[in-house]
Formats: sequence, C-alpha cells, structure tokens
Amino acid sequence: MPMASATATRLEPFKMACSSCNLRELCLPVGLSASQIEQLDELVAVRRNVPKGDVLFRTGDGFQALFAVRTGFFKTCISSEDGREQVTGFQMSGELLGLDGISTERHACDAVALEDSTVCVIPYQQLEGLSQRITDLQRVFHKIMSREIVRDHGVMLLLGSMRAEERLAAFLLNLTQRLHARGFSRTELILRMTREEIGSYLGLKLETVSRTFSKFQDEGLLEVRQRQIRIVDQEGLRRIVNNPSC
Amino acid sequence: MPMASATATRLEPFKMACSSCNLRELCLPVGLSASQIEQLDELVAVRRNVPKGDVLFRTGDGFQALFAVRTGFFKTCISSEDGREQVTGFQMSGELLGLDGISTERHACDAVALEDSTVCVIPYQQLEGLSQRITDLQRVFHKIMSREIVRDHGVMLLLGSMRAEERLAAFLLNLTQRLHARGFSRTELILRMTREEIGSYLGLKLETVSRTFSKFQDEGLLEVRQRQIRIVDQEGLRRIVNNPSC
DNA sequence: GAAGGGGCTTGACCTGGGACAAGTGCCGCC
DNA sequence: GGCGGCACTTGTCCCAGGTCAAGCCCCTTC
Repeated sequence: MPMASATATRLEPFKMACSSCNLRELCLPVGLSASQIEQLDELVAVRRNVPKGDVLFRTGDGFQALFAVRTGFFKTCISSEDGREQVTGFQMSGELLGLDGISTERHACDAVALEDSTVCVIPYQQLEGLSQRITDLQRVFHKIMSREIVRDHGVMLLLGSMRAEERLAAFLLNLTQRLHARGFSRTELILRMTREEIGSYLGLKLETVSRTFSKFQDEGLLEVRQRQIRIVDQEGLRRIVNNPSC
Repeated sequence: MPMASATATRLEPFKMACSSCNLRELCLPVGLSASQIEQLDELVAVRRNVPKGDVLFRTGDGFQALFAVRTGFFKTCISSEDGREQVTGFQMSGELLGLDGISTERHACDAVALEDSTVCVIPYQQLEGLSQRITDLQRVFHKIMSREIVRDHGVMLLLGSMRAEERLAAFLLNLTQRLHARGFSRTELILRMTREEIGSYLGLKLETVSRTFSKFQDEGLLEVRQRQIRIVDQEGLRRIVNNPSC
C-alpha cells in the first residue's frame, strides 16, 4: 500500500466494521444488538482520512452522508454574510458530523479537521432506509439529533448569560468529561484548537481566553503550558460555573 | 359545552384533522400526500388549550409527546443550577415543541404560553411507529429536527459575535419573516414577549433592549409603542445586521 | 543554527452594555 | 374613577471584556 501522501481527503477501500469498533458504545450503534450492528456494517463501509487542516465538508456542499469521527478532532463553524465566523462545536471520536445538512440537503457549516483524522462515511439515504427497518436504530438516531439540540441550548445559555471565566471553566469541564468517556485522563488534556477558535466558540476574543487561562493558573486551578492543560482543581472550576458571584 | 374556565391546561375531546388544517404546509405534514396526512390524522387526535402564562411542559417532566403549536405563542427556556434563565426560542403556529425531550426521555426545557394557545398533541411513540411505515414522514421529521439544529447555530452566531443593535435587528427580521409566512403583515407586529424575555433570548439586559428600541425609533427604523412595532425601514435593519461597522 | 512566522501572552487604554435608580405609562381591580 | 402594580423608559455611573500594540515562545525550514 502506498504511503499516505499530501493529497486531500481520500477514500480508504478496506472494510470498517461497527461491530468491532471500540467506539460503538459512544457512536451510532449505541444500544443496538449484535445482529443489528451487523446490518449497520453493510452501510458504513467506507472510511475517509482527513489530514489536519483539511475541510471535510463546506457550507453549501450537497449533503450525501453523515460522518462519524473515528479518530481525530474537528471543529464546525458557520460564517455570516459579512464574514464573521462562529465555531459551533468541536467533535471528537464517536460524534456525528453533518446533521445540519439534512434540513436543506446542503451542508450549513464547514467541518475542519484540527488534527489528522479518520471518519466513517454513513450514506444518509441508506441510513434512512435501514432505520425504517430497525426501530432501535431510528430511536438511537433521533436521540442523537435531540441530544445535539439540547447541547446547542446549553451553549446558548453559556453565550447568553455567563461571564468569561464561567464560559472557559464550563468549556474545560465539558471537554475533559467527554475525553474521560473515551478513556483519557480526567485531568490532563491537550487542546487541539487555538485560543482564537476557543474564543470564537465561547463568544470571546482570543486575548480574553489567554488572560483567563493565565488567571486560572495564578489561582491554582490549572497548569497551562501552551496547549497542554492540567486540571489541578476540578472542584474549583465547577464552583466557578455554578456561582456567578465569584 | 362548558365555557373555558380558569383551570389549567385541559384536553379538548373533539377531533382535529391535519388534513383540514391551514398550517399543514408549515407543520409536520409539509409535503405529504393526502392519504399520508390522513394516517397522521389518526395519531394527532387531541389538542390542548394552554392559557397565557401556563406551562405546557417543564424541565424533567417525562417525555411522551411532541406538540405542534396550532394557535398562540410560546417561549422555551432552560435554567442553570444557579438559577440563571435563558430563553432558547419563541415558537409560533406550525412549529414543534418538545424535540429536546427525545434524547433523555425527559424534557430539557420549560415551554410557557405567552398568550392563550392551542397545541396539537403528537404522541411520540406513535409518531416513530408511523414514520417507520411512511418514508416521507420520516424524512420530514428529520428535516424538522435538522432545521432546529441549524437555527440554534444561527443563534450561537448571534450571541457569540453580534452587538446589541445587530442582535435586535436580526431578531425583528426573523420574527416578521416567520409571521409573514403565516399571512401576517411584513411590517406590523405585536410582540408577545416582554423586554426581559427578548433580552434573555438575545443575551442582553432588558434595559439594553429598551434603549435599542428607542434608538431604532430615533433613527427612523421603527415605530415602537410598547409591544406594537411597525417596521419603517426594513432595508435599514438588514444593513445593521450585515454591517458590523454601523 | 539562523530566520521566519504563527500562536500566545501581557500591558495600556477604551467602550458597549450592565447595574442601579428614578420616573412614566398602561391596565386591571376594587 | 382612583389605586396599585407591572412593564417599560431613561439617566448616571462603572466595569468586563474588547482593541491595539509590543514582545515572547516554539516550531519549521533552509
């Protein structure tokens, strides 16, 4: 097999199987029986490499498939007509990309890999077909969409009514919680995104993000070394989120 | 039949039919054939009156059904542990309430009627069942969920990167556009919500909302008389949204 | 290992919108 | 028809976070 080259996203011919995937409890197959997952395997046959910095899909692209992050890390962002950009989410392994495209059959955001990544391609029409035959799959899929809506509402709360420190604290707690669910440390993490991307997601300027990191470090809540973060006082972060006065 | 009394939300026994509903092109039945809508009629048999100020469902309530707004106006809001509240949306006729409940089988927000309202009750299990048999219904339902996700991302953009005037202008344009799709004037509207609720939705304090209304009036963009709004210069509002510099 | 550059930090200053307070308009109720 | 209360408006002051600018860190490239 040839080495991975500098070409853009490429199709990998060899078979992926949800049934043998260690993410199946975090991803679309969650809660399905072995035989149901085998049927899903028929459908999710292709994976795709997305090198760091590459775009998986772009606003306006025709919508054909959903993508499940297998390895790596993505951001999704939208931009208004006048060019302002808003990061709407960060996606890690097991999470789905592209749900926004269902409504108009065109993608409504850009998805960009923040590190070399692999995604499983889930052809949408086939998914619809299969979920008509597998009640449980339909149920799971609806739950995933609904969860995304609930998550978005949480972000609105954050953007609409929290102060900078609360936003960053909530962000870090959310990240570590998701990473921990994937077997990573609860206290150590490496940020895959820039300060500017964090700021865009949190409705802050990059300088404010940076200052707030420094402040947390001074207060003994974190150790910050560029993108390496160690959570020293998780309880303290939690207090900040829950207590607007401090 | 007895007069509507001061009791809380009540069940109305008589039959509603999607097939004869003037909202069918805005609501769940959009794009379905006559015979498909008839099947939907079987399912959406109950409507419910929700007097102004009443709660349709509350965070934590068990999730049984979706609700389609038939007449009236709702807000949905979430609150964080420390009591901060965030309005996550305003819903008018033809729009669905309760999608957030699918993910955990408990509602994740409160839905409150801002005027005397009626909703159609859509038992969720039955909807899932029916959409397994009617491909088109499944497709419509997925599109509605996806549209909600896209809408939420738009609100994130607004909350994350717009200034007060842009937020209010965008809000008014969105409201009038939706009202216009329902046959109301493109230029006259009566706000169903308080300044505080607008502020909560837009991430602003009620005083800022009030000041911004006054400013728009001074600049000849609007006429504001309490909750009666006349859009004098729609193009001007659009310019504000698209041009961060002014 | 020097040069260059992107990402990050920090400082100084400024401003949009929050906080607080006083006053007004509107409406329902006795 | 007068009273009370809620929603709204407006003024004043203040501060969190934005803006602008300088410098640093670290990695890549030649």
